[in-house]
Amino acid sequence: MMESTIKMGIVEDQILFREGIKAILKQRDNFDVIFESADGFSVIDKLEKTPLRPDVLLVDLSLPPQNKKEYSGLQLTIALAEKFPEIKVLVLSVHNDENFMTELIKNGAHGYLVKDCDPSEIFEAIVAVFEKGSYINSRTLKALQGSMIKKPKHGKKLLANISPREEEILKLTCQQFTADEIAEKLFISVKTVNGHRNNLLIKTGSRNVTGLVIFAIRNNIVQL
Amino acid sequence: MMESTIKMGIVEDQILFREGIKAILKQRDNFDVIFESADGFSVIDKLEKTPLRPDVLLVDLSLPPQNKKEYSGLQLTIALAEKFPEIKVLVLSVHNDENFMTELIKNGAHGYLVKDCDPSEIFEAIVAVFEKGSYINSRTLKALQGSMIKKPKHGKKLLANISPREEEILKLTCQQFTADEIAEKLFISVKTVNGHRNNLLIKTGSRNVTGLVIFAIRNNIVQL
DNA sequence: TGAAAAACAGGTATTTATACCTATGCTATT
DNA sequence: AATAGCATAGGTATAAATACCTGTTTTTCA
Repeated sequence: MMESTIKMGIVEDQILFREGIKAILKQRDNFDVIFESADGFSVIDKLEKTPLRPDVLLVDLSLPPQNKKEYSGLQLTIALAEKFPEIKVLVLSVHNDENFMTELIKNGAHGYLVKDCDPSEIFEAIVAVFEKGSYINSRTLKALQGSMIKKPKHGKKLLANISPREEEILKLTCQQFTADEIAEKLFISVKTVNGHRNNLLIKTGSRNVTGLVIFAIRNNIVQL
Repeated sequence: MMESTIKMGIVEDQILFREGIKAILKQRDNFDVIFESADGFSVIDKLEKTPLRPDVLLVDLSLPPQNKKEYSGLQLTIALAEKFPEIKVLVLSVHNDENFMTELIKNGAHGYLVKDCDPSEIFEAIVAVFEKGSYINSRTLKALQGSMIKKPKHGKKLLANISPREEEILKLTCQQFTADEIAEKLFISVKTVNGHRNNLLIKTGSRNVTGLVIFAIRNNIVQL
């Protein structure tokens, strides 16, 4: 198996971890880090401006979802799959959450790794993604299988633990009601509605209602 | 990466192919064929009676489904996953059918290979399945992703005469960009963006962006 | 060639949404 | 008994979206 040099990109907001990864990759001479970024939005911009694009992009999933001005790792994955399908996306995450994995794979990620994996697995995963187009380990496969099997018809209950009340408000939001109107409908304060909305934004990693609507549709909380 | 000897099993009704596989595996001394069978039912029987079980079981998917007294490859996979979950099932098939793959993976197969793959890939797949618990190549992953993503059926655009520019702005809006950001991206004024948005609201009969997003999804202007 | 539509830009004003706080009563779990 | 999550409600800000206006320029097309 020949291993030509793989052009790497790293998307990671924590500079320490980013430099750490770079250092690790530099130990082997068949990895060349030619691209790096600290946040999701600049990734797309930078990629559009450069002719030299990475073969494999390591993306930190934990790109801050609490900061709504940023892409979440999932959103970035979606954007990358659409705009730069030739770039292989390998997601790094601290989450061991089934739903995160499956959402990512569904939306175009080529591989998934938890951050506490064996270092050698990173090399392995990068090479696999580069040469074969994908890397799925058994843990991820199990998640995929699980998510596919429990999909009987109308059953939802996937992704992010939305509380019943939050779901209720999400539904009404998707019906184009304003916070005021929702408050009136539910006999609660506008403040409370806004509180729930803010929680929803954080939980779903959205920047605004647009993201909430898409989330709701993806998760069958509202029908099309 | 250490490679201890892997105990192999082969389930294949065509004796010629079975012997062929055995011969290939014998070329490498880290594969030890300790189990073989020509049909599905006897596999379960034999496995129940022996204490020496294979680590990896190569299963030919084309096990005859016309004979109702036989397991099909799929049924066998299901039975194996239930009774012997510790045995890794690597499916070999002539079919390149998405649905076959996904059904198998859903039901517990640890890997999928088409028979005309490169011989070296068989070794690779066996080792991967044994050591990491799974083997999915890019072709299979694509099938999995394809089967999981709910795709809209109607390809044509109906409803409302949205201008190209409006559609552009609608797309970006759905990607959670604010009017400011869209203006910056398109090198136009925020006023213009808002003008387009207002036109969109009127044309689509929406009250706010929520309605725009739903319209965009319904009309395939954006993908889910 | 003349009318219509599209893209563009600007204004003023109000309404909504979002960010970031605190805080309390309730319930389930450990 | 302490912890955690939820639903509730409040405050103070700013950012963004929406509602109506006015225009100019270019393109498209009947």
